[in-house]
Amino acid sequence: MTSRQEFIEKLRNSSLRPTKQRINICEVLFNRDKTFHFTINDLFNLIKDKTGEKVSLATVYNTVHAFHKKGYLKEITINSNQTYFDTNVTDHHHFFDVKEEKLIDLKNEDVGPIEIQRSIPGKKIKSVEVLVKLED
Amino acid sequence: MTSRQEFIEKLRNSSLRPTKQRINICEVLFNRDKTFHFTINDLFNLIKDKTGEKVSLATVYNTVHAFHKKGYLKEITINSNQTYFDTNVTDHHHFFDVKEEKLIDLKNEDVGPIEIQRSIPGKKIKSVEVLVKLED
DNA sequence: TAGTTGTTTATAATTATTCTAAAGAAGATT
DNA sequence: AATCTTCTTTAGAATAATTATAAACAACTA
Ligand SMILES: [Mn+2]
Ligand SMILES: [Mn+2]
Ligand SMILES: [Zn+2]
Ligand SMILES: [Zn+2]
Repeated sequence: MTSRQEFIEKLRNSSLRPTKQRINICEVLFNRDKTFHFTINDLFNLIKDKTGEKVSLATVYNTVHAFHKKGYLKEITINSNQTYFDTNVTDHHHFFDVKEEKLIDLKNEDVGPIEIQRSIPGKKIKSVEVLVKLED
Repeated sequence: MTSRQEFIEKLRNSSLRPTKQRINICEVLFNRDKTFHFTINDLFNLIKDKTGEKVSLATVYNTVHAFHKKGYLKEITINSNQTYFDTNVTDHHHFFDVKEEKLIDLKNEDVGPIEIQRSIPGKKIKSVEVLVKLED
């Protein structure tokens, strides 16, 4: 159970005022035990369902992007027409169930260390991500 | 140097009639030494530049999708608003230069074998892809 | 409380992609 | 080669995710 105070802190850290709408967004995003993988549309609908209050799509986009920028959300690379986000901001990899269009966390120890044996002059590695696509 | 006959064969294999437009598309796609990573828009512009003839965007989309379906092109997972394709259809990984928005092939031996130590009941692995993002 | 600054929202704009349907080209049949 | 059928091309419309706009509104500050 995450407290309202923590939401307000996260919002303040992201240079956002703690409004009713944003607290509702936080309620859906952060008040959970397990990692939450979602699209903006998922989130938009869940806010209505879980809090009974509607938040405009623009506010959902804006707030998610602010949290992403601050590092409270991770953006996931998927071959799809939609952008996914993840409340698990640690470095980790994913399964992607192509049929269900669902992401599943893969712990780093489930993949093992990945050594990139090649470098590009003038560039440094920002991230190394593995995506494992699943089929039936 | 790839011959016109090979283009026609690829088209026929993809259940496409060898039209002037499609041959032009093949010219840009397959008449090259090195791997070609592109977006539909890249390709659309290159056709005009290289052949002097314009092909409609719809035809570019349709032809690329037919080649992708047939396995003559690979679709690349990138966190971006655009879909990338690759003339290298073998299993391989990528660098993505975030600033330049360019893909670079990573040979499998540059990454090493990846063992996924976890399975999901009822699902099997379709692909394992590594994306290494580069920054300056 | 009043003033300032930041926020929400409906709606419009943008952009990549797909769809549509009419005109044209390719392949088959004579 | 002329004709017929089927597939293709194309401009433009439709769709869908995302971003921008700007007026009404709420949070914060003095
Ligand atoms: Mn973002
Ligand atoms: Mn495709
Ligand atoms: Zn995750
Ligand atoms: Zn490649």
